[in-house]
Amino acid sequence: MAEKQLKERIIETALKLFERYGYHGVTVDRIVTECNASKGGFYHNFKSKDELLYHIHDVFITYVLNKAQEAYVKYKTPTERLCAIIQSFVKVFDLYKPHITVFYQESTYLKPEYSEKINEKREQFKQVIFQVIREGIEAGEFRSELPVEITGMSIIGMINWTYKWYKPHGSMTIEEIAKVFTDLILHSLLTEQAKQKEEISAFFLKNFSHS
Amino acid sequence: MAEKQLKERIIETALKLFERYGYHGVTVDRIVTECNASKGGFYHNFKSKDELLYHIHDVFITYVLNKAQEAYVKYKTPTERLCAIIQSFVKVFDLYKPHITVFYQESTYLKPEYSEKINEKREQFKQVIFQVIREGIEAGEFRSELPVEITGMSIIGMINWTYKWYKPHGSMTIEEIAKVFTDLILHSLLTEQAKQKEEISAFFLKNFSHS
DNA sequence: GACATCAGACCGACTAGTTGGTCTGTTATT
DNA sequence: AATAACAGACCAACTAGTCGGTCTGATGTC
Repeated sequence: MAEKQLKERIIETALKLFERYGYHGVTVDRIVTECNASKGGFYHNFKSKDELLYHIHDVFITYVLNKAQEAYVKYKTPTERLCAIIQSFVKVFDLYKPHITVFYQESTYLKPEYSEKINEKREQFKQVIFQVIREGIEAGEFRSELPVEITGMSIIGMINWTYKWYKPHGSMTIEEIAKVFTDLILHSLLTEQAKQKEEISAFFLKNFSHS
Repeated sequence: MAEKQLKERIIETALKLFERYGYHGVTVDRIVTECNASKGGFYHNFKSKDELLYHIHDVFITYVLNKAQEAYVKYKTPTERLCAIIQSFVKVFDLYKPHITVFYQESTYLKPEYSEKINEKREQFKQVIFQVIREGIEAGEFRSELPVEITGMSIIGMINWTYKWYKPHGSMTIEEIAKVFTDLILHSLLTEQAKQKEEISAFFLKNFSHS
């Protein structure tokens, strides 16, 4: 099939419009007009405008959560895990920028039934991060004076905020940005011993040096 | 005057409602009902619902920008300036949590005439931060390999994100949270020499140690 | 000090426009 | 022929904003 499916076209168009004008700044009429569809076509594919919003949320959070869990399983030390999660998380901005914008701007407007499901996955994602930090402290790789939750939310916030300013095709690639983030975060978490330790600093330098 | 002025009551009520239900989730009718006012009273005080939204934005960004500029003037070294800005910025969350939530959630819906004014101040605020980082690098206090803009946006993002999870009257005071942020940021910015240097590390320890 | 005048704060029924969602009909597909 | 995919006119509900009117208090005048 050469033509894209209607559902896909609707989602793409909605995403583009929501990102720019906000969920409430875009009417269903506008979405269907802009992708050469109709009200009927829209409501054949979605139960409601809310369901479309949910769908967008779900695609993104599901992806991010999976990536984080994969990274957790793939690596074994807290530092490596953290780096891998950061890297994959940041890279999502190239793939899902519009999703992310909608996710963080419009989640207020999700109907309770939907937001419950989304929040569950969101919570799981946070827990993966907290877990890594906790293990890092226990292993002596991360500074023990750091409170896990706040540190975790700092990292998440720092990365999430990217959606407010990141422009794909800008002067810096997403990989370069990811490196800066990793560098900043490792500098603030690692203990002096960990920075010295061979294997950790080797991993650190190999992947994230500026030289 | 024992009774609060209507305009103030409207703003407070709107803030509370917007924070919870979002700008589009709250009707003018609901605002006026909830604060025992009327449509007439509302439109006597505001040209439009949009103007109310603008007003909320402006109060917050004006305050934050002033605080940052004050901090810049008051201190002389980049490290001190940065710490002071972070501290005052984070503390705003106790004062203006609802404003901030509205600011970051609903700015999409500001009419162009309004958003232009807001963005100007927003840009100024960013520039203060960038400036401090730039000066810190030049002075040898901050690591020279850090790109100014990204580092600045990391700091801003990390702090801003607080609005998503901070609960006043929670288990940690805003001052404690501010200290953690400062600690994380200084660890990621300061050069090894700066960490050693007496006056800087003294300032660092005096204000932000965990002991 | 009593009264007329007036301005500004506030009220609330009403309107005009908008928007999500429905319903009936048409077209493609197997 | 039967079903799924889609079209588009239509509807009902909602909501920002309006407009004529009321109430209160200040000011000036005799």
